[in-house]
Amino acid sequence: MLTALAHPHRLRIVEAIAGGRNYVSQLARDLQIGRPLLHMHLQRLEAAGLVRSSMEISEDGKAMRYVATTPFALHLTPEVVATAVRAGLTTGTNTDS
Amino acid sequence: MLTALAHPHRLRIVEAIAGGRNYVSQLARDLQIGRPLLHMHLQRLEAAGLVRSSMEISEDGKAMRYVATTPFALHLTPEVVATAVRAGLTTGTNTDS
DNA sequence: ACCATGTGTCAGAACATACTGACACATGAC
DNA sequence: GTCATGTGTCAGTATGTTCTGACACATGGT
Repeated sequence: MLTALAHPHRLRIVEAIAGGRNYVSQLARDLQIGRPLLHMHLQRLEAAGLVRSSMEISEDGKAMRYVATTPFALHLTPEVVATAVRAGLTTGTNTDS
Repeated sequence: MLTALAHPHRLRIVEAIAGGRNYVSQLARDLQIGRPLLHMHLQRLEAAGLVRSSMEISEDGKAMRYVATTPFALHLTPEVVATAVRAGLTTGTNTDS
């Protein structure tokens, strides 16, 4: 989950949709990155539970995937890290709601 | 700074010294990893300001590097990420206290 | 002198991740 | 039909990170 945010592009993605949702192709244009690349980063973010996406049919019939941030909040301190490690939360298991 | 914590070994290192400082060779034994490897991870953590280290001369004359955590605290939310990105804090500049 | 302990550093292999350029499919407008 | 828009996925390459196995140096004890 920390690895999900450990990349400039992914941070910029969060920044880009923090103010409101957007759809993939437009987002790719805004961020000046290729769509396949954005697609991959979105997968990582979504797998970590940091963003959510939903397919919708626009007025002109196009299928569009809208992406938005989830209201995540993480208080990061040495003690929190220690507890998380001891609880085995770093081994991939994702406890999403 | 997030990239510094984005690795299992580094999280385990923080966990291992959260309860109290320790010196490098002992830490390497505790964590079951090679000393050069630990050395590199410590460099990354220290560069990010998450741990601090100091050289000391032990009673029997050996030079020993003790490493301890710094009391870092980071409230991680979408808005914080957005602000950090807009402020350009993801481009390497470290704003330590 | 030799061994066990501590320190640091380097080069190259091994691994993981990120990135690019195709490709395929669908829809509405011209 | 062709074009512009949207979607997704795949294979291969580039890049970056992680890891290992030497090496060098110092100190105290046997």
